Amino acid sequence: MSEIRILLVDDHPVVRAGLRAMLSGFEGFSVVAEAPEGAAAIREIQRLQTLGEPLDVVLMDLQMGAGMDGVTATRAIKALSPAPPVLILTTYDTDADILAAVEAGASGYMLKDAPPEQIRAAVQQAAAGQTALAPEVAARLLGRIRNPEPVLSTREVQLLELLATGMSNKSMARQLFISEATVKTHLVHIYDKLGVDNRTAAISVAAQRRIIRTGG
Amino acid sequence: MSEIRILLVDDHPVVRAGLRAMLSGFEGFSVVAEAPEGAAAIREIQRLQTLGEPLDVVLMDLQMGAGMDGVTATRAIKALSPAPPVLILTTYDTDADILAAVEAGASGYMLKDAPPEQIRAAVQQAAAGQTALAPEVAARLLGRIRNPEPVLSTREVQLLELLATGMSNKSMARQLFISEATVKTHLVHIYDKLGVDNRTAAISVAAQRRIIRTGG
DNA sequence: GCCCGTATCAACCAAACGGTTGACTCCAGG
DNA sequence: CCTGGAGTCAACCGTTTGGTTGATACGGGC
Repeated sequence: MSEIRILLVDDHPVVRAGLRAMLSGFEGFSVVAEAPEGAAAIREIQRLQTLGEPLDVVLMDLQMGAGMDGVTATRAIKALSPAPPVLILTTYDTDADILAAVEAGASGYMLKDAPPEQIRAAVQQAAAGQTALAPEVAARLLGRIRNPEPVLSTREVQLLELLATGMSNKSMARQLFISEATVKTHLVHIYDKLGVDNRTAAISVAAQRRIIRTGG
Repeated sequence: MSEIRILLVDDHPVVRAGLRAMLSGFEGFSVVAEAPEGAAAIREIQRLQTLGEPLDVVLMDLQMGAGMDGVTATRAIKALSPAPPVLILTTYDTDADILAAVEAGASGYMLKDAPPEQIRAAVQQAAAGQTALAPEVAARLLGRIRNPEPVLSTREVQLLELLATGMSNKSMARQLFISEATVKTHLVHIYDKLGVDNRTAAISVAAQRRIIRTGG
């Protein structure tokens, strides 16, 4: 069996070095290119294709400090022809991240704190055209199918976003051209679905589940 | 000059491998031990000391998946005798994280996405007993001095962090062993300094200014 | 020694929020 | 056609929060 040729995409030099060291230590693995963010990754893929050099799998981080993020990059890569398999390797395993990655065409989702052997197996599977989910991720997806978490409506997410900017009920009512009563109704539904009982906790939970994004 | 002997503390095998590879590539650097979290780190230090093997610097992550977190570990390490310098190497550069680390006795604060050369220099400085701040961190602190933005006290930042988890005044009072009256006083000061007039807005502004970290 | 910032607490009142009940419309799906 | 979810609104009431005033205590700095 021939060598598995890998492109690393991660904005942290330390992580790239770690993956390079770890993968190079495995028999039959070879890191042939690296990129700090999505746009550079696409350039690397095209460069390799132009040179006729094969590429078997892209190892992609989701969170990039600057430049094109991992989900966008994955979508762009899957639009190429031929499109190499993209294996997501990231720090967080939130529903939103996982679903976005799968929707973008990723063929696997691994966590950075996984033991080396798990990462090795996932890369091998991805290179072979199979899907590879981290055990934690697989368990979460199965649990979600069995026990679907309540989904916020678009209006509720909208409220939540305004809420996170620190607006009062009155302000949100004005902003959305609805009455304070309606705002309160929505809030009650939101608290209900998130399992909390006040606005501050709602923002906390929503941020943790990455339903909304807070901060810079 | 003799070799700089390093202990790595990080819960991600990938990151440890990266740091090991990166540091081993530099002349005069040697990773002599590793630990996935704080308690194991302290055991490693004591083991080295028992064997009479020197240790010049501890490279410490702040966020650990399980076990003793980085701030607690740093505090514990600085209570040892002799206490090796602790250089924080983490992903986030929020005020809360930085202040907690410095307060715990860290002699430096670097970011994981820093270029290798910067990390090399910081480790060297820390090993030499000097302090080493990442340029981004240093710039933030300097900018704060030039721009006399109201500075939150440590107690106020502490409160803000609890606030961001969705706790009520009563809960925060219990948590911090103070009265609700004191909590309210602190909150008023916080609102004042952040230019807001309620808790939700305070969290929003604090997250944007990276005074605290929300989510994940 | 005095001042100022930090931290602590109490009492009070007004305003905002949280929770409930009930009701109306619209629209998609069985 | 009827049911159910989403979205809208009103009225009520108890609790929490926000704002103020005033007070004590401790430390560092001029």
